[in-house]
Amino acid sequence: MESQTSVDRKITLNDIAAGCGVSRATVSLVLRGSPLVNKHTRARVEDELRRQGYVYNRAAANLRRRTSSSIALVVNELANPFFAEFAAGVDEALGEAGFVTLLGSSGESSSREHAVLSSLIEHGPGGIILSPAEGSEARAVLAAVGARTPVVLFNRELGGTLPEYAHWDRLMLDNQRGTRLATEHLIAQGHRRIGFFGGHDDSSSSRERYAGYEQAMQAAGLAIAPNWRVESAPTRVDAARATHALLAGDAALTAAVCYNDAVALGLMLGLNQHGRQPGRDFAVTGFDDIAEASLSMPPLTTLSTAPRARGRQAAELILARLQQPQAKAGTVVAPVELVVRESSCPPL
Amino acid sequence: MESQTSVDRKITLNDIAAGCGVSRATVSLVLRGSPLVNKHTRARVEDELRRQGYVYNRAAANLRRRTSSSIALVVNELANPFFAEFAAGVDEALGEAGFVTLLGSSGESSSREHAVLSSLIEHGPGGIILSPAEGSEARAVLAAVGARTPVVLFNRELGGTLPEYAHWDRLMLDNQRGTRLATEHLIAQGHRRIGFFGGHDDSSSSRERYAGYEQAMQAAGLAIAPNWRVESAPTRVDAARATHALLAGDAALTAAVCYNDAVALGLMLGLNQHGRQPGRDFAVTGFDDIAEASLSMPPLTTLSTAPRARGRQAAELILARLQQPQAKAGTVVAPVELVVRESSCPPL
DNA sequence: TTTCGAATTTAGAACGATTCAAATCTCTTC
DNA sequence: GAAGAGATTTGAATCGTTCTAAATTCGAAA
Repeated sequence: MESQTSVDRKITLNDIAAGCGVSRATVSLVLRGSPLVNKHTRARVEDELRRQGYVYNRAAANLRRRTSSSIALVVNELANPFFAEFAAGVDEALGEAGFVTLLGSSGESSSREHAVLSSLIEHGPGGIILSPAEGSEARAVLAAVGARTPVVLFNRELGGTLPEYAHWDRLMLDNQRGTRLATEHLIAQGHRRIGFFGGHDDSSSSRERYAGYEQAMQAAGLAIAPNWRVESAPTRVDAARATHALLAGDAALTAAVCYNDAVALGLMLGLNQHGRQPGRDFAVTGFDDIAEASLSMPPLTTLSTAPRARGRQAAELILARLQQPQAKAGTVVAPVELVVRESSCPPL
Repeated sequence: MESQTSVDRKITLNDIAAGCGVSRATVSLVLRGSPLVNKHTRARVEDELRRQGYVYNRAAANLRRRTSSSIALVVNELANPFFAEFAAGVDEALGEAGFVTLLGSSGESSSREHAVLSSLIEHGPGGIILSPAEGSEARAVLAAVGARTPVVLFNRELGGTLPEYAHWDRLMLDNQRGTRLATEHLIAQGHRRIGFFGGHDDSSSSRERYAGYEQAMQAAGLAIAPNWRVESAPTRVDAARATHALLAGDAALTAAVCYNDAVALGLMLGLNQHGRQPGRDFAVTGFDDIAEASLSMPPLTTLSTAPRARGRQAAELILARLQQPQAKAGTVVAPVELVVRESSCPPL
């Protein structure tokens, strides 16, 4: 009794039904494990399913049931280890719940984000997990995804405001507390002239992280010179490029709190190129604790955000929202933890 | 003329048709830019589409047309930067072609791989890009995905053999040449006692990489002692753990060719723990050239595989296969390039 | 005014599942 | 052996599109 590996035509419920002399409806009941069908019939149908190599067509079922079994995940850049871990966590948790992940990537461009969202939404995801690109606007995102599909925002706020009827949940990191801890640590090490490096101020996470730095500086009675703030794209290369501006702005800086780890690693690269030694004559802190942070030279002091756990959490939020579409939207702030390594040396 | 943001019911072709007094068929033609419809009618329909905030239901269209607009991507571990870059490349290229990526992750377990494939296939992807887990068998994968969905294998071969009718393309790295180059480089540096570290021999890539090492050693007239080969899972942690076995096997080894960068980084960690200094008294090479390779201490000599470009290439292969389902299956071997950094020091 | 062909539009049957209400089958029980 | 109650099974409509074949409209030529 060889199994039928029909290369030509797709096997449907009709084939199975015909194959064992029951109705399509019965086969459907068997598939979904309904207690209604007779034990004996069930066995016969299951044999036939196996014999013909049936595969369930979830799209057809979703169409009829007006449900969805997918969730879209849109991140800025998958190659950033922070987002890679996050995505891995999302996918893991969604998979366990029987959902599949539709992937999209915005490359930090709000126009690409719009295009990606518009395309993904046509595939009818049950919900969307979105880590907004820099400068992404609430109205634009709403226009792309419509009001029917729930959204969980991760990591950043959108610009502008959302109409009331859009119940969008948020999963944010405790950005401000994070950079405050990092700054306090640097101050405790003896630094006084501390810059804030990288990120763009049109992203909310960047503003929040700056606020934490500012708060710690103020609390310690330290004034911040305007040129201690240098922006850059949140990538290693652009941070390395921008290093010059930081050093040129005030050559007497002894430390910098960085927007994230990618930026911090770029800054360390840039410092080396300028003949400075990060971890010896210049202290650096990051944000995210990506895997590379512990391997860099010197190992990077940073804030651990457990991105994989955050991914799982985002998945759980969107799944919960699917259960309770009308529940009030909530914001979860995930804690961060300071991980002290050697890049945050005391001043010489 | 405010736009209708109907939160309650999904807008369908019928709504649009009714809204501007044409038939459903006409609206469908407009949507797909058919030249059949009258200019004037088209404009009227397009206005109505906008006004009602219509979103296309690709699932329904795919059902009717018996087509698919998604490709499944199954990797071992998304958090591995090599695969993250690969996935980013795949998603990029698929997106440009109007396809969406269905993500799946096997965690190097062939049973999870089977489960993930079985689940993904129900969503009806047009094709599958699979980077097999260690020990994954051709028959098992075929059973999960069936013979109707084309597959592109990346990076590793499957165990066992595939029936003829399954036209599966392959995208492989030039593994053997890669480790041969690395080994030759170490020999040129003056090393004679060189081990091969990490990976499991039930993965084809591991066997091929070992073969390249063996080939170079033989060509140089160097015998290989059996305990110069130590296996480990292809992860940093397991490699660090296995370091002991390598050093205990032969304390006089002066260099090791590693299965991949993750393993090499783990080995460097392990060496440090054993009081050895990678890049000074022990030479190490990796494979993949992940972003961390250039940042590790010391920077890692490795083989660049351009994973993002490989991702794009895999996407192109599967898209080409969709055009030509009956074409003969092919194997593409992507070149690799030796990147010499400081971890491959000469012997002391 | 008729007629013919080209240009437009449309009715209705798919696609592969689910779902209800209704039909049928099987037992008990009287 | 008929009735009634469960237990099973099923026909037909439906989800939101596409597509074929046929219907309709239109304008120009006869």
